[in-house]
Formats: sequence, structure tokens, C-alpha cells
Amino acid sequence: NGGGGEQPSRALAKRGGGRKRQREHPFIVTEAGEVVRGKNNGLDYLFHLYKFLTQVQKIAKKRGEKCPTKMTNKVFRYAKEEGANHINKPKMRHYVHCYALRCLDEERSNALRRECKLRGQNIGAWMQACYRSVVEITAPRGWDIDAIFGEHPQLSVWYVPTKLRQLCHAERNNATASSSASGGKGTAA
Amino acid sequence: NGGGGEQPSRALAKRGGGRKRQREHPFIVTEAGEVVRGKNNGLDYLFHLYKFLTQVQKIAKKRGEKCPTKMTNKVFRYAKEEGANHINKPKMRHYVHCYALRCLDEERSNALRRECKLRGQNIGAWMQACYRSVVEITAPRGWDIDAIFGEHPQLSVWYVPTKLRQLCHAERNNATASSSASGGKGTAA
DNA sequence: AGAAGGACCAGTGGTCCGTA
DNA sequence: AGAAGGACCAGTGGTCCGTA
Repeated sequence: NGGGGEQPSRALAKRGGGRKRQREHPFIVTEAGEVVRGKNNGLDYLFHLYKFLTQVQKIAKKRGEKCPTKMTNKVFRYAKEEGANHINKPKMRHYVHCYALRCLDEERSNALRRECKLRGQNIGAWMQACYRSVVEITAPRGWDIDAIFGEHPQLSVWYVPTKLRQLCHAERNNATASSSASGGKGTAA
Repeated sequence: NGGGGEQPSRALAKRGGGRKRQREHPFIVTEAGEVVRGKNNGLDYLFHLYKFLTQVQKIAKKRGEKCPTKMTNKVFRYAKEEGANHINKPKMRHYVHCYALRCLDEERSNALRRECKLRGQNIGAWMQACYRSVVEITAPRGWDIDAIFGEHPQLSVWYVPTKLRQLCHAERNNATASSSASGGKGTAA
């Protein structure tokens, strides 16, 4: 379980009070399997979305309509229609690379969460650390993040986050520059 | 081969005359390999676009930018910038299913062109006939046109034409209905 | 009439920034 | 301050319809 416990928050449930819809509680850094206020945390939400995509695909196929292969606006809309009010596009996109780390190397993902929690770091710091870990993982494959996303079933349905792609690209350029500077056989400048 | 001869029309070339840009000559039905006014015909244009896509992909990859896998607006724009004034999106999309027939069964495509030409049919009639042929080809695969496009390298870069998908869907429904009506083992109604 | 293609439009991918 | 998410925007997929 990717970042916490069981069910979506119901902070928004009792509308009888006439109050505005409450925001979800902010995510916090947790260890694997740890429950937070009896609800899920970030990574679980991303896994949930995979199921919503599958539903949307099944419906489209049955109707003979164009069938989405990615996490499109249509899928987010469907999730919301199905009552998943805790899911929204900007938030989910914000954490996709954390989900990627978890998909690509679960042990490493768990270790990083434990470490960040011990240090008392906030979600933002953990999220930043996830970028570094994913970039390292892509190194043996020439930092080809598109290929790595594409080959993993759970990951291939997500658009590669812009920032992650930029980081991988920068790292590849660094490596090429230094290997050619040191007389290596990298691509010429 | 794909529908005519050698080079794009130069009807638009001499702008010295101060005239407006001329339209391309309308496509006409040709046999495989037949030259028309010393220029290409429809199917060749589609094959050309594959090369433009490859270029766009190479540039995007080098820059570490998002890399298109399909024939997007970006590719059409690139083709135009490279001077391919004879290519435009609505025209090319109009003939994608004809290109598909050619990719999937070249002999059959050639035979159909010969037949339509003999009958003196116009481009529109040939185009309609192409729909029927492609739908027939998809039958053994359960009319799954998306799968068939996806598996063919040349074809997978094109969005499945809406009308073609609808025709395949209708045909599948027909088959299901009649097989269940006749006591076959199709999906129940 | 038959066909080429400029130009439009609804809904997308992407994410900023006013909000709590 | 740190984070959730409504709402916006440039550029897309799709194709109509005024044009030649």
C-alpha cells in the first residue's frame, strides 16, 4: 500500500451543515503500510486511478469509441463522477514521479520514505528526493525516461512529468560532456 | 508506386506572376506505379509523412522534449515548414484508410485501384470502396481496427479514422446479433 | 459535379496561483 | 510556511464548409 491506510477522507461528507466542501488533508510522509487518520495517502490514489482508466477503456471499447491509453482528462472526469472527490489532476500529476519510483523499485521507495520520515521532512522534501532517486534509476538506460515509463504497464499510462524529463535530459548531457572532456567515447560536442 | 509518379506539383512555384497560390491538382485513380502529370498522387503523400515524423522525433529526442508517436499537428506544421506545401491535414486524414489498405494488403490495394480505374470511377468512389475492403480485412480479427493499426509500424502512427472505426463497430454488432439470432455462441443481447 | 484545404471549435495537456 | 485544487490557456484532434 502506497502511502497509508484504507479509505478516502470523508471530511467533505456532511453537507447538512451548509459548510463549503472541505479540502483533503495534506499528504504526509509515511512508511509503507502506515495508516494516516484512517485514510489513504498520495501513492494509493495513483494506484486507484489505474482502475478508473480500465473502466473507461472497457466502456469505450464496448461502444466502439476511441479508447484512451493514457490518464486523460476523461479519466479524471470519470473518477470524479464515480464519487472520487479526493482525486484531481493537478495533485495527481504533482506526485506521478513518486509513484514511478514505487513502481520501478519498491524497496528503494520504502527506504526513502522511512528515511524522510525519520528526518521529519515534509511532503515537498520527500517529493524532491523522489526526483533524484528516479533519475539515478534511469542512468543505466541512458536516462531514457520515456522508454522506462513505456515498458512498465502501470507507468506507461501516465504522461512523463515535464520536470522529470528535463532532469533526465540534463543528467545525460552532463554525462556526455564529462565523458568527452575526459577523453571518453561519448558523442562529440 | 503508391498512387502515381515522381515529385510534388509545382503549380504553386512561379509566384512572380503575382497570382494567388494554386491548389494542388485533384487526385485521380491510378494503377500502382502509374505517373500522373509527372507528380505524385495521394498514397505517396502519406508515405512521405512518415519520414517527416521520424525527423520530428529525432529532433525532439535530441532536445529532451516530449516525443510524438503519432501524426500530430506538429508534424504537419514541420512538413509545411520544410516546403511540403502539397501536404495538409484534412486532405491526408481523408485518405488514411486508403493508405491502410495499401499497408495491410498491397496486392488487394493494387487490384482495387485497377478495377476502379477500369470502371472510370472518381476518387470519391475509390475511397468509399477502400472502406469496405479494410473492414473486410479486419473481420478475422473481430473487427478490432485499433489492434490492427497498432500492430503495423507504418499505420500505428496514424489516428484511426473515425468513420472507419464506426464501420468496424457496426459490422461487429451485426455479426454478434445475427450469430445470436441464429443460435450461435455470440455474446448474448 | 467533385475535390482541396483554410479555418474554426470543443475539449486536451499542462500547471499557475488565489485559497485555506 | 506548505500544500490542495479551481480555473485558466496555448496549442490539439477533428472536420466543416466556403472556395476554386
